[in-house]
Amino acid sequence: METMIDRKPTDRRKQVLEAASRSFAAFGYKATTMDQVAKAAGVGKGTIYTFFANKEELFEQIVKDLIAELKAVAERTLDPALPFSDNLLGILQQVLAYRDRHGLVVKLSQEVKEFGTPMAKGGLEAVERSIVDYIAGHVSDAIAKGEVRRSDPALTAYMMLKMYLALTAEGDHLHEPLDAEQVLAHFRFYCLEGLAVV
Amino acid sequence: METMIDRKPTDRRKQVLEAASRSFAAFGYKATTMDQVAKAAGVGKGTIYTFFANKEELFEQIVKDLIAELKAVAERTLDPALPFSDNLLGILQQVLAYRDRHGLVVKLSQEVKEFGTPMAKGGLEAVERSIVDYIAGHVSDAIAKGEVRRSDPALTAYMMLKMYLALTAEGDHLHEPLDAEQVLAHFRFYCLEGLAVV
Amino acid sequence: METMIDRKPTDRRKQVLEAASRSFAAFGYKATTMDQVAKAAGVGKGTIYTFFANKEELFEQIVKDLIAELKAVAERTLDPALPFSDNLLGILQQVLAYRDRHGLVVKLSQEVKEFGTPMAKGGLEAVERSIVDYIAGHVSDAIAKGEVRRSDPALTAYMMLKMYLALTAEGDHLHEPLDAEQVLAHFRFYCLEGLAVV
Amino acid sequence: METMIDRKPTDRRKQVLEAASRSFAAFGYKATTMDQVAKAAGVGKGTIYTFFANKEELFEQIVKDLIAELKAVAERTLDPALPFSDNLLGILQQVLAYRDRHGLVVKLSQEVKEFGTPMAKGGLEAVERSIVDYIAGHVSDAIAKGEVRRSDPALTAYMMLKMYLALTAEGDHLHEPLDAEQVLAHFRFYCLEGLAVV
DNA sequence: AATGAATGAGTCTTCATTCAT
DNA sequence: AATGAATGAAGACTCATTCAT
Repeated sequence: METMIDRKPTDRRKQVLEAASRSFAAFGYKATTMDQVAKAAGVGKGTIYTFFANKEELFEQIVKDLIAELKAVAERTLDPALPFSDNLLGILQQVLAYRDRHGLVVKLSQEVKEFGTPMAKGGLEAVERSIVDYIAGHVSDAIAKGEVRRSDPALTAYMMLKMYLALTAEGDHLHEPLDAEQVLAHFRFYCLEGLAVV
Repeated sequence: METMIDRKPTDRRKQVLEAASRSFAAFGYKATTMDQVAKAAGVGKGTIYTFFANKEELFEQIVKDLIAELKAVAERTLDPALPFSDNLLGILQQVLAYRDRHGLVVKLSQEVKEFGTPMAKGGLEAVERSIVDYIAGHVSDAIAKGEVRRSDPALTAYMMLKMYLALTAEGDHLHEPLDAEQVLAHFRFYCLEGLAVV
Repeated sequence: METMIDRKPTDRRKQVLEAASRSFAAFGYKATTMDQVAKAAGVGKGTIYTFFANKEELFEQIVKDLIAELKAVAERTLDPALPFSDNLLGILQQVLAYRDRHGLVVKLSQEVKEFGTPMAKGGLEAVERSIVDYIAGHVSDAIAKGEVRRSDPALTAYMMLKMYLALTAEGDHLHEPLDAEQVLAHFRFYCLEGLAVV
Repeated sequence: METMIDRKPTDRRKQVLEAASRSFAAFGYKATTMDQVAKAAGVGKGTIYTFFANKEELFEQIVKDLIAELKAVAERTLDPALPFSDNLLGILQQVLAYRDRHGLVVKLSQEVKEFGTPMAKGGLEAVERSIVDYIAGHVSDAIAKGEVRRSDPALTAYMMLKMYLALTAEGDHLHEPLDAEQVLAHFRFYCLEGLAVV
């Protein structure tokens, strides 16, 4: 009688993660209820708690997975033979392909300082810090190679992330959603070239 | 004997606004409880409701005040005789002076997309939209005068705001807090000049 | 400078009683707020508390006054020379003239069992009991004189009150509001004559 | 070991309805707190909300059930072959059998006009209107058949209900509680025969 | 004496978490 | 192992009452 549905047992964990990911992205952390997640995942509410001790842990797992995935994408794309800006834009291009899947989560993690005490203050910044550290390493190299102007690599990496997030943000209706190509072009314009007339 | 406390009776509304402002900035909208605000303001819970019909209205008032204040600062500082970048940096400089008072709120309003149905959908974006519109107008002028490179004024204004907020953000411990002078210098560097070696 | 309003100081207590009376009748006990009463009476909220220790006491006073007023009306109208049914209808006629002023309160006192523990359980029934006792006395006499059929005077009095209240009730939209004359006619029909075909 | 408690899981909804019914009858709508109901029903407060969206809906359900039950009783008892007064008294007799179970609720619905805006204005009168309409239909027939004196059927039905409620009321300690037989006898006396000596 | 701003106990309602099945 | 009915702590909001002016 289980044959009718016939899901491999290990499916359930992934289903939960994906449903939760979508919910967090769409409604935010607090506004997402465990009922919602269970319903969306097509599992019982109790099932979630067999995988994750609580809501917070579920959220953290999503964030952790995201970091790993982003790193993997970056590593896969990076070509040491190419100049920094090519690599940077190349990676952005790859990441943008995933935008539908986790772009919103990136945005969420950026936007949500919205957490009670339980959700450890800096906990969320794990994502950003991890990304920034990663980029900063490459910025350092690029500076050393004279490929970009001299600057604080950490701060520059941070500004890059913010600009990327600003351009890809779909939530605020402050600007039209940009397609991948536009994001790349504008990123190059604002981040690399600058506004000043030469 | 009253001299120790000695608050003008009309203080209370302001006390509430300031305590709420701090709380919203520190914990976000949802995570801020009215009890908290009352305690922080040193007033009874009911007192808040004599001034504001509900939590949402309290929040909106803070946002509204902020917009007004920012506009006032900008108008006061703007000198049509000066070139765009000077005005831009001048205004930033002025606004930065207020950072302690409401910088956090700016950040909050940017970060909190975290609202259920009650908090009118785009309602919060009022702040950003208002600021962006304002800047966009001046960007337009600057482009017309050839003071900056040709670009979509709205998008450029939006990116400027995001960069400014990124640099002044104190919440994320992703970079050391910068003092006013540093913010200005970095803003010039990242926003106007760009990273690319010339 | 007080001359502009120029109310005799003793006015205030009566103003409060009347405003409260109207409010209780219109909205019920719980749904009537002290703010409402104060506003309607044109006095400060605190003023109410100089006359009445609390909301309950205010209500009780209204009830007490009402009883007294009803008794006075009855006494004034009663003519021992007339037969019972004439007196009964005569008194009803008098009381009906006051309907605008306190008819609603009578109804309220009947309808509102709606009281927390504070409002002593049977406390409200004071009105009804007082009225019933009064009528019962006269029913007794009437029975003794053979003017009405033999019955339990208390129960008959009680039923009379209920019928009267049912006919004068304006709150339920179960029947069209009846004018004084109609009330009298119907009271005679239902209470004295009965439905049965003879 | 479970035998002592041994409740079928589905019991809970009914437990809540019954506890609420008792509480509403005893204390009224406003004075009944959800905590009280939960405690009285022996369930958690949240449990109530799994069955009823809110307090108002809980109340409405009780009222609705009551109407349905009363109608069912009436239909079951009605015998078109019998004269009106027999049917009327027969139905009363049946309804009286229910008195112990929810007679108080009937009374409540009659007494509580005590509702702010939330509780839909005439919403509560649904019970009475429903009952009155039902009786009125039968009164019409009875008049047509010459079984009772000519009168406005709606008003007569309304008066009958009020008299019935007055006689069965247990809340007011204005008269001794009557047993079923007494209620019937008195109803016949006051409603059908009238007080006047023939 | 009169006021009304201030108060906080008490309400309804939500939702993360548990546990019997 | 999976479930979802049950729970109660916590939050927004109301309003009778107090008290400084």
